[in-house]
Amino acid sequence: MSKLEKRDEIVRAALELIAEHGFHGAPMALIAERAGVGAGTIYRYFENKDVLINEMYQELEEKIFPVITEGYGELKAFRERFLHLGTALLRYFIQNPLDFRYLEQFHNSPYGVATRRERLLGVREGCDVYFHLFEEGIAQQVLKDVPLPLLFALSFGPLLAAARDHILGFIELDDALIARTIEACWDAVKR
Amino acid sequence: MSKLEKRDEIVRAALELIAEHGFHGAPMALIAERAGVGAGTIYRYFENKDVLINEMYQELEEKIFPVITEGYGELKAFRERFLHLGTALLRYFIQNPLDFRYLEQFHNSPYGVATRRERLLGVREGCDVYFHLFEEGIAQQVLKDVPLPLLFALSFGPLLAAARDHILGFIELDDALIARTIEACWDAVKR
Amino acid sequence: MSKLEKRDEIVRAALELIAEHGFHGAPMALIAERAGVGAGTIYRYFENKDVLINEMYQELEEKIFPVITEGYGELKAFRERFLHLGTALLRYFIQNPLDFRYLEQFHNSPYGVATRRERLLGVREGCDVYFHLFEEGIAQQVLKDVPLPLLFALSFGPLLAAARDHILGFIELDDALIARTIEACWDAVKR
Amino acid sequence: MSKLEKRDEIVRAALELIAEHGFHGAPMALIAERAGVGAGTIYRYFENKDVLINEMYQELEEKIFPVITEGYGELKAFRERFLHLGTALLRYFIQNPLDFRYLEQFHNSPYGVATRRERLLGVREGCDVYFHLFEEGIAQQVLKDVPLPLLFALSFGPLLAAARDHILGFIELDDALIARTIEACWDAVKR
DNA sequence: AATGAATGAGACTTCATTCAT
DNA sequence: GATGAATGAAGTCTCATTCAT
Repeated sequence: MSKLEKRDEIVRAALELIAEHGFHGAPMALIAERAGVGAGTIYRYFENKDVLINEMYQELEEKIFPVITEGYGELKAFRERFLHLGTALLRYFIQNPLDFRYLEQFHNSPYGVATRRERLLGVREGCDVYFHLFEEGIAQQVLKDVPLPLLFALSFGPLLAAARDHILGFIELDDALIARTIEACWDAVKR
Repeated sequence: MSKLEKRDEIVRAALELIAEHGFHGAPMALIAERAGVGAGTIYRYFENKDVLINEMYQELEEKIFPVITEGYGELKAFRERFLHLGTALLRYFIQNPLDFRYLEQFHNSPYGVATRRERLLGVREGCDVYFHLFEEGIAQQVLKDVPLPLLFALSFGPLLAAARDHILGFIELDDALIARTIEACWDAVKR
Repeated sequence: MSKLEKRDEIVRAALELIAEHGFHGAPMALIAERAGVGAGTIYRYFENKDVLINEMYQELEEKIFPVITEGYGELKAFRERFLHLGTALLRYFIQNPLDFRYLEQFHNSPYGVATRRERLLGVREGCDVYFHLFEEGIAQQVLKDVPLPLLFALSFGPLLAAARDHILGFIELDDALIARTIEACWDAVKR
Repeated sequence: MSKLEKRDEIVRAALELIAEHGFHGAPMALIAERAGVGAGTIYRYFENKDVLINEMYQELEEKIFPVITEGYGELKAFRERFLHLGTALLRYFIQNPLDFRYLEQFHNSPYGVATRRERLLGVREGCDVYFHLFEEGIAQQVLKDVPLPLLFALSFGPLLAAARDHILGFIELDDALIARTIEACWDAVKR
């Protein structure tokens, strides 16, 4: 196993365990075992558990951003752009349930609190895109005239709830339902 | 302190600690201290920590239900009933931030997983009310024709996200904004 | 075992292990085992290992002071008082070799550094007695006119070295030799 | 870097770290880093950490001996010879505080115990010189008639204590004070 | 010969739970 | 019934040492 592969294995094992059992259910020894490395090895790649958890979060953000913004720049109409981002994000979560569960664990934990104070929604770069989009929407009087954070809540709230329900098996979101979900989000924020 | 008071003190102390610091930051010894009882005493009222946590959840549900359904029965129009429930729930969370934080901690933890499998949204009896309301809405073709769980996601998702942002201090939800928030939820689910 | 006895057993076990094998050779688990208590029990009496080590030091100081100052107040002549303190201290170390070894371990470790900055010699209250004695000696021109700390070095240096050699078995300090040792210390500091 | 230089760098790095932070604060990885070699490389020069520590001690002894005996052979008078050795040794410690700190760390640790059993004072070859000097002194009835080890304690005890206090900054030993210190040592041992 | 990544034993500490008082 | 001191399993992290490159 190469150095890079080892790091990846650690992150993969940690992602799995944390996504499935929470931070509590992911002791370093178990992460090491699942990654196929010694317990001490993790500390060659991450200073401590907190750093591991936070770096994993950063990496997820950086991984998600390009995926949801692919093809975004070419779109003109406001509504289309909104739908594009929402659809891409929901699709990403559905296709990467572990990533989604991890993000939820992170947000709902002391780890995520500091991060959350700075960034409203947890997908930072994507957040910036949304930020600009929403400001434009308010200016153009396309979106409801409410505080920006509320717009975030109105669009991400249902999206994340839907993703969660799909991943937990309560609903089966196919392409059609994904589209309808995002349209509902649009209904919630549009003027 | 009577037996009942003692139990209440334990629950109150646990709620405070868990809401503010998560399950991690609420060791039994600290709960006992804050409740003004001995550590062993907790185990006379709750078999173990898991039971305490789950019973607290049950109690919260039972506490919330009558609050949000007060005056509900007299309403006729579908939209009004939807708005009533949403407004009451959001108001409750804003006025009882500890309860809200606790529910969030619970949902986002292994404790909440099992519970969640059975009940879709975390407010069980309220859930039943919503359940009937939504089924009626679908039948009357007032609501979007999507799976029931998705309707839940579309209405509770934004509501909970808004409550969270208010409690964390990102927005200040006054009566006007509360109304607009719930109306946005309505926009999301209405046909 | 009563609460006080338990604390004493912990201190006794720690003293033994640290005196014989240094801080390194005294893991908390071993201290607990030798004290006949559970590993976690130590933490009910001492916040952590550092606190244990420092409190033990404090206690030793407080234990030694009354012993070496017993009968001290009645003495008049300067030389007699010096000899009294020195003899009593050396006797104490010889009779309590574990205490002596512990003090040496403590002084020669990061633990002792901070303490040492404040107090020159490690026997604080005894130190005060010595402090006054030495200042008087300088004022009366009985002692060599050198900086106070050097006087301490000249009297405690040989005393501690002799105690160490006795405890390690290199010499056998009987009453006669103890007397001659302390007289030699006197020769070193007297004008 | 040649083989010899590499070894020297390792010893130098270890000396620095151990003198300043004790054996605790000198992990092999850090020694290697400061020496500019790989961690594994140390083990090509020293079987393990214990061996490194003990060999360093040997080397220090061998380094100190010629320094303190320089010009010693030409002296005739007993007192002069005693003062010469003491002054040279104290000077050496003051000019090489790392060496001094290392020796103290070594003596006050399990590492030093075994060594100490064999040699009385820690400066082996110098020890021999002292050994002969002291035996001569006893025979000539110039020194106090006490066991040899006690003579060592009486002369090295204050010397080392003074050196320590100087290095820790409690006193400032200039040439005059060095002379007076050694004379005080002489007072302690002379008949 | 040199490296330094990997290892895992072992250190300190926390905390849910028990049980003698 | 209530207590809270005691417990020890389990968690995080360090570091001397090895070994494939």
